[in-house]
Amino acid sequence: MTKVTIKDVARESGVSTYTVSRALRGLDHVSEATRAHVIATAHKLNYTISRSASDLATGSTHRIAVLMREKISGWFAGELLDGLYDVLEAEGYNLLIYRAGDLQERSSVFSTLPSDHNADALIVTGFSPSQHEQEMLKRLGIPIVAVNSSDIDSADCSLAIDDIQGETMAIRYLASLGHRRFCYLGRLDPLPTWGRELRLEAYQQAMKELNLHDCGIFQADPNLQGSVATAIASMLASPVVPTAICAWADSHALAALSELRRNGLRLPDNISLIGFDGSTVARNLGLTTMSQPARDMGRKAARAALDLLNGEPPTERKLVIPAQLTPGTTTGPAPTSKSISYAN
Amino acid sequence: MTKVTIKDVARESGVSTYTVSRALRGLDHVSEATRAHVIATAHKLNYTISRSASDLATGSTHRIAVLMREKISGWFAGELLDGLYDVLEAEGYNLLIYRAGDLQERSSVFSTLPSDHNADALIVTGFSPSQHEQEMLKRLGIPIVAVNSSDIDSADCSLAIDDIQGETMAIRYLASLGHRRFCYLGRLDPLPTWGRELRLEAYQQAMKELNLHDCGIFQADPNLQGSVATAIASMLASPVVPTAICAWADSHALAALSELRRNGLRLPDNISLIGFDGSTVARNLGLTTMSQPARDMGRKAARAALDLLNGEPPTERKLVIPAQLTPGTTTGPAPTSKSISYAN
DNA sequence: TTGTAAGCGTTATCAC
DNA sequence: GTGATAACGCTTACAA
Repeated sequence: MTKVTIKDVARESGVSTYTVSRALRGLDHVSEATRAHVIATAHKLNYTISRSASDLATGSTHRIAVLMREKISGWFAGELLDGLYDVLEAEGYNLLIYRAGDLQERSSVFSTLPSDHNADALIVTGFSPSQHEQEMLKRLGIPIVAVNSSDIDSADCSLAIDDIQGETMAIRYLASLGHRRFCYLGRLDPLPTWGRELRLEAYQQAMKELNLHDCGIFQADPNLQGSVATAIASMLASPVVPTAICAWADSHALAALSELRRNGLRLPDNISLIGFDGSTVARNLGLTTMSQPARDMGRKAARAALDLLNGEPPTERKLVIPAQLTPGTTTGPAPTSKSISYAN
Repeated sequence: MTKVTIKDVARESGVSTYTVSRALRGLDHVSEATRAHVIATAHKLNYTISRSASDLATGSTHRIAVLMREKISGWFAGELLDGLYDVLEAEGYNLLIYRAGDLQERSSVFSTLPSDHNADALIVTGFSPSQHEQEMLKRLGIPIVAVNSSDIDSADCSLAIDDIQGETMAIRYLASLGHRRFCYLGRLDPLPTWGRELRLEAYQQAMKELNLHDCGIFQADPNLQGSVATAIASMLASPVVPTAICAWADSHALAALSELRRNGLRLPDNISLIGFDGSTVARNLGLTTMSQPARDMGRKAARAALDLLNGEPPTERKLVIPAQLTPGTTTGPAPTSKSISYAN
């Protein structure tokens, strides 16, 4: 089964390669009769275009790369990919995946990316490249769109959930329900180089501004056995036990939820819990959370990338999207001092 | 910033393109002195290889495509992608994503796939291509690896979780806990053309063989508002109320879990629930489930694809992987007739 | 060890 | 409306 090329189709249908090319791509300057004939013979010969050759000739790869932090799996990443695909597919672009899993993979991906000239645009998501990494990105010479990546100057366009507004809103909501003692369940990172923890910063800021009591910052990784259990235990052992827990993400919140119940606490009677993401599971389980429109963000990011490719300036160079409060059954009025056995 | 090519590097470093090519790719027949020199000038000129040109010349794209059913998001898909990436990245291959979202997207992807000659191998996951679609896959002329796709003959290699063993084991486990009345919470599909529901078939088979009572098959889609609630309500309204629920996947099980609690049922005291997948959330929430090693399956699939590309026959043409029972807190001894208020 | 030149399969620029 | 023919940037026999 030797490769059938455009020449074969040209010879077989008695026209030139030029005509075949234009006929097959539906361009003008081809009579309908020849077009039909060409299409027929192409089909007969089971001809398929060679993307490599076409790419080389046009200079465009019709591919857009996404570079993700940590994992490809996870609610946000998945939804983002679906959103990207939604618009890229329709425009004839393919989705290429890169991952900066850990520090090693991260340095490796940044060094191969340039020598891998492989996509027309790059979408970076979930972390902030270092100064050095931003240099490398710029060297790529392709449009760069940042999604949920704080402080990224090298991006031609950035798009992010409003972590500060979201976290502040979560706390305001809980405060209005009477909560005064809070704690934060954050992510456990190998190194702080992945970016600023805006949600945590907003949490701390809100504690001050609203004159609330911060019972502590606890860190955990739901993928690590026992990690959340440890965090919850420390939380319950603190001198002042919180009546409300703000989790960095739904994944953390859900693990905490189970752990709290295991400790005999009932939600929201004894304690309130709020997540961040608005993932499907969270919604199904009734977790109160700050939702981000991940799939839609993917669509927007893809459009921005395409705009940049077409030389059009993106509609907005820096888009900040508000998080939405999605009430569930894990938040409620703060317990009175005697209704919670641990506090006094 | 005009494109810098291999010729520029050759001219600048005073050697031929041949030497540049070999030097940069670390091949033999280049003196270390020239190599160093070439590498230096390449770096100085900020030269990056053109993948399109290289692909065209070599005939290999160094890209492997994954075709997923329905969504890119979701636990299994995400873990699979991570697993694929784990091995492909190390071998210098890129991951390309395709999606057969709904029937329309599915027909579109199958028709563009061939005219899109774009990857060296294809991994199909989550559904069974129709006869016609299998023809198209074969026409691609590239190795095909099937993951969790029942009855796919066109695949050169297939890899799947043992749905039958898994579901049977789940039921045996529950039966040994004293459960006699079961029901199944399955997925709601637009059309049955996505493939056989092996888990459901195994469920029905087990009901017969173990002489258990099937209280009914209920279908739901956790992404649809109220869908699971409706299913659970019907379930509770059935003439004979089950004491054990087998869910098609963890996502279904978790939604059901919340819904059961909302209806005042306590697990496992009043009713038992088992999922399928072994997703992170499920583990964190203590859901009893049948786990599949999704990430590892991704790695295996990638290896199989690479083996096929290298002309080696895959280690196993048809690999069936057993699901593992992961006990949680949602299953327990069957309630005695008086402990469950609905049954009698 | 290194250079020359012929592909690889398209697309694009001319002519006609 | 259609046909030669020259890019596109790399790899790789074949020579030197």
